[in-house]
Amino acid sequence: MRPTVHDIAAEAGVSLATVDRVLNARPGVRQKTVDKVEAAVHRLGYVRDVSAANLAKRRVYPLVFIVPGGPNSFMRGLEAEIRAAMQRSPVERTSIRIETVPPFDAKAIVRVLDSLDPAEVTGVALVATDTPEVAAAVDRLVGKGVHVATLVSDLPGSQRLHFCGIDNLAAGRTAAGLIGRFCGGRAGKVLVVAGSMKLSDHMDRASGFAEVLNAEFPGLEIVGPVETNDEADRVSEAVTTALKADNGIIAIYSLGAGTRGLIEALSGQEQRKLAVVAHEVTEHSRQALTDGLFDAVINQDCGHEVRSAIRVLKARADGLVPLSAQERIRIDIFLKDNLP
Amino acid sequence: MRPTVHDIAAEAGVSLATVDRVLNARPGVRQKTVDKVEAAVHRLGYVRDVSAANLAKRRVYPLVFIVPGGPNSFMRGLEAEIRAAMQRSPVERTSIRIETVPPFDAKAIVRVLDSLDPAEVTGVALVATDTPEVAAAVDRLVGKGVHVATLVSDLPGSQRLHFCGIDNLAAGRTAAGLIGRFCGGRAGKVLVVAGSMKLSDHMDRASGFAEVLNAEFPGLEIVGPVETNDEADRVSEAVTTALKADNGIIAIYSLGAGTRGLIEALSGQEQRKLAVVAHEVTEHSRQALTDGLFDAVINQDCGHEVRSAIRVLKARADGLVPLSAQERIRIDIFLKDNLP
DNA sequence: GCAATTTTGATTTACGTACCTCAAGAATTG
DNA sequence: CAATTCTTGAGGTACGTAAATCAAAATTGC
Repeated sequence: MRPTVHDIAAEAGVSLATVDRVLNARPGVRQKTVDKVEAAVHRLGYVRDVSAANLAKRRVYPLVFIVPGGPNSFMRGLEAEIRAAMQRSPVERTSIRIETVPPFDAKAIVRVLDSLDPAEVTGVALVATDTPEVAAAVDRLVGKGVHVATLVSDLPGSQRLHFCGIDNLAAGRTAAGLIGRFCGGRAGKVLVVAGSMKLSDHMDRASGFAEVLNAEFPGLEIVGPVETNDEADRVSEAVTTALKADNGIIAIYSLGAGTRGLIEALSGQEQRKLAVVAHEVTEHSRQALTDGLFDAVINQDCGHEVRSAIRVLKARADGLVPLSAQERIRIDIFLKDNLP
Repeated sequence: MRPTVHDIAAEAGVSLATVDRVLNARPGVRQKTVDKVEAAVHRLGYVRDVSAANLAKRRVYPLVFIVPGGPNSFMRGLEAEIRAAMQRSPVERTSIRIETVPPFDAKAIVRVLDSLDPAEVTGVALVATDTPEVAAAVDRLVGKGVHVATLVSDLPGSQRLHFCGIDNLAAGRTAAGLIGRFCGGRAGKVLVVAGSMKLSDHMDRASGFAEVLNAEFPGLEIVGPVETNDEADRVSEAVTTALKADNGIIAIYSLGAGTRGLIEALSGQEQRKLAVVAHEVTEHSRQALTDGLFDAVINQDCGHEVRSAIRVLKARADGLVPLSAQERIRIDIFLKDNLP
């Protein structure tokens, strides 16, 4: 049977009230007594029963998620995962609100951040556009005592307490490792298609990709990155144009969204066998893998990211430090054969 | 505020005691009243507060894990994850015992299974050797009312309620997809190294691999599978011999354990650039990836598997059906660039 | 319509923790 | 030394549910 506060009181030779004061850091206990209690806690290996404590405290964690709207499949999947977490709210004692903002609209994010009342919100998770204004707004919010975590795309200059997403530099390196191996020693060019170099995740992927490709696969040369603002039409056009213009392209790395456009461009031309790596498993990329249009898709599990964000924000609200190692999000690689 | 049993009682116009009888399926309530209460539950969207309920019930779930001993790094990692789960026991209300048996020893597994007292154990998770005796012992235990889940390697013919592991057929297919692409159109032979064809996971991987390689990469031909009983020395010898005997080998798929032996064999010969895919991230395979000896490692997250096993066994003990979709373990692919 | 039986209500205790009050004891100050 | 402050003890209530008891009411069978 695990020890309770009563056991601690008996072991330490003090009253229940004193144990309670020590465990909850309430004032009015001499240091000597604090030590006695802590020694007893340690001796008996006492751990607070969190569910009983939460029950007694009637604790709820009001959280806000800020996500970009628009047709981006990945973001819609992310929102779906947040809604799934809302379903679990009663069990997890959370109270979650979603704020949708136009994509790439830093001002809208700032507006939402500034509108939050620290008395009503303990934590915020946001998909950040990496601009100084957003970072400043995050810092203002953190200054008011609200805990902030970034989701998917980080805000490196800010006071955010945690980034719930993948190491995008490593993701870019991974893409290079795949494409390099898929090309199996052949020389040629690799077209890189990005959404926006103003997103820190896209920047990082491009850097990581270039780094490994240059270092380990000297026969391969990068064309781009072409910026498309994550719009399918522009992706389609950019890819079609590049393939027409340059016969040396033997592979494509699409590191942003607008995957529908990439699929369109690839379907429209059958002559060349290209090695293609894209990001994020969505309904479209899944189909492209199955059809053999894509060779691999690099993915971040947004369900994990959402759950991790909630854990981190809750932990911080309780004054605990989240174990970063445990909250690391993996870089998934999917071929058509290991699709979940 | 979420509704409580008191709210249900008021809404249904019955007493608290009656609500309790209905919610906990106690006898002595007319069907008409049951319906009234259930209607109220539905109207108010009541969900039982599990932590309060567990607190009141003082429920604990005694579980037993049966794992093979020996030096196999993957199994030792698995055991470490079980021990990590034991650390969380107080929070999760589990009481976990580990039983170690000699590897590949079906009789030892049977002995342990038959020794379990159904009064003292609600659930068992085991790494199964796929023999009729083990399946029969599992069925005996299930007959006694103990819930059994298989871990890592399945027992297809048995009454086990769930398999906590990856789809090994798909894992084999994935390996073929990788190796096929890594060979980039070149023709040649692929050496397949297995532990034992008596393990259902090894069998499945070999089948899946052959299936995809034959269908999608006609230039590649399989040599093997060579059986090594997962012993490093035998792996090393088998690989060295095969490479010496056959100059056409351009890739290796090691689908079992004994990875140390594979590394040894590969280090010993520098002349050829082989595409190498192995299974399970361990200290050794991690190093081999970093050193460029391995191109990719296919992994199953044994932490996930252990946690999933616990969730499934607990859920079943409470009479719930585990959501299979949610408990699916992913097939991870790691290059040196996305190692966790 | 009466007794026997079933169903329901009212009430209590418990789980482990949080948090509150009140009083008594100990230590410190001047 | 008394007066004051600080520290501790004792006890209670609450959180939402489980589980029990006993009495009262409703229903059933004859």
